Amino acid sequence: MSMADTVVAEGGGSLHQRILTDISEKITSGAWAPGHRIPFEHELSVQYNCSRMTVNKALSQLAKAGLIERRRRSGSFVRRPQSQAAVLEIHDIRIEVEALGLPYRYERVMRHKRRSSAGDRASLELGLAGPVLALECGHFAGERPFAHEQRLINLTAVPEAADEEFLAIAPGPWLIGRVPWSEAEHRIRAVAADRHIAAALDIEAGAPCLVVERRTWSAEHPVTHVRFTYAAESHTLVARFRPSQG
Amino acid sequence: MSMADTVVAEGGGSLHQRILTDISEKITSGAWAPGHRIPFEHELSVQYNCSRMTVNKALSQLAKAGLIERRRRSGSFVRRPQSQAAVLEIHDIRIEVEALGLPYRYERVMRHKRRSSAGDRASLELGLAGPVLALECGHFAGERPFAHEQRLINLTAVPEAADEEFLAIAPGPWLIGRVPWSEAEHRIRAVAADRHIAAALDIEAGAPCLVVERRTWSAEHPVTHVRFTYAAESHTLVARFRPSQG
DNA sequence: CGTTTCGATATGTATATACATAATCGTCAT
DNA sequence: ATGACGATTATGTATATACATATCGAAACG
Repeated sequence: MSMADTVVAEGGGSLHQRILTDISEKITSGAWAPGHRIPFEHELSVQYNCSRMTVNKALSQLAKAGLIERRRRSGSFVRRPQSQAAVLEIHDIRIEVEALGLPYRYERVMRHKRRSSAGDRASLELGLAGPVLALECGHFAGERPFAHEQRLINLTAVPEAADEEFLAIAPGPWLIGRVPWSEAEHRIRAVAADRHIAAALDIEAGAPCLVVERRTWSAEHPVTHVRFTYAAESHTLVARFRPSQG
Repeated sequence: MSMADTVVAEGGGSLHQRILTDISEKITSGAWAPGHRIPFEHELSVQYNCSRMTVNKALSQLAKAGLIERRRRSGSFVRRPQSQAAVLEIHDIRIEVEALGLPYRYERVMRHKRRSSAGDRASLELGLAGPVLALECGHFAGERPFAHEQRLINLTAVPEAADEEFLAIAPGPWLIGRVPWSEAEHRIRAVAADRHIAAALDIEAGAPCLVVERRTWSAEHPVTHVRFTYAAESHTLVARFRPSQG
């Protein structure tokens, strides 16, 4: 069985998809090392018995995914794995808790509407003064505190939030779907619990905690800033990733 | 000026790119809410004065990026923001340190070649027994310890590592480029420093630390398991992201 | 009234073609 | 040698076309 025969053997999806996964595998398996010149579009179109356009579409996608680099007149080359970018999935806390098989409970601890202080504006990266809603909430797994939430909502961007008490629904799920976000930033770090957090999470002051802060923008306007604090034992963030997907 | 005129007004890149960013913006800005039916390929091809193929290429990409959902006969619809996936960039420690304007220093603390213990096999998710290389290294920013590295390398997957002392080069940079990885997993959590880590990082035992663990596979074979421990003050992980990029 | 069939429609995939653009190579004149 | 220049080549982008496929809706039928 010749090389060409192997390649053109029957496969599941579309041709375009097959070319994509074939080459993707060659690269991630190491068969084609970084720097290796992959066959020209013309050669591949002969190998796969299809038109150059089909090959082009597949290679363009691989280039966009960052697996290969294309140079006019020279050909396409396997890129060396450059920035290690991981896809970090941050789920809804309710779903996290329920995935552990524990009953989830939500509790609003504090709700305060006020004109933004200088600190608020720094948190939200807000230019002008304006009303904000400050919230503090507890998330429980069974009897135990799971996470403590401290949130600021920019009422200029989300005026409807002023009328919501957040007694029955947590601000996270409330905001999702209501406010289209265009950008977000996470900061993840370890801190020692201060007395306030220690009391909320029922741990000792000074105990290590994982803090996840998220700022969200919608079309250039800051929407919300939230800080989740987890007791060290209760939580691990997991990020699984591949250099690219076919 | 008619709608069509506005849309076809001169723009930077290719038409295909313009269609992509136009629609992407409409969605992320909220102008087209989740569930909204975007114009048919045919309508867009008239609006942008181009062929259906060009529109199709753009829409296919948006669908692949997860911004829209396409249904035969019915049209294409804006998807609601589903999983919050953040791109977490994990840089080389040297680069992180130098970005702070501090001199970087690397030090190998321990190097030990051995048959894998049960614990090693658990760390690497290794099925069979085989030789591993255990390393411990310090990364310094100026005079201060910045991160402590504890690493296992699967010598079955990377036999060349057995001959490397890792005195001058850190295992991370050494492995990158030499071993094509196909998959990796990060675990991020907060811990209290034990005495060993406390001594290495020059902090007090029990002080909070950020731990980033990474496991890497290459074509189904475990390659390495590494644990970086940072003193809480010294490090924050940042992940910035958008729902999708044009 | 319910079911089946069939046509219309929108997307999915692939083709041949055309011209633009960038980079490299060889040739020729200096 | 060296530099200018044009030919060649591979990719980049767009077009018109064709047929496949899924699905909605309406008409035909038992």
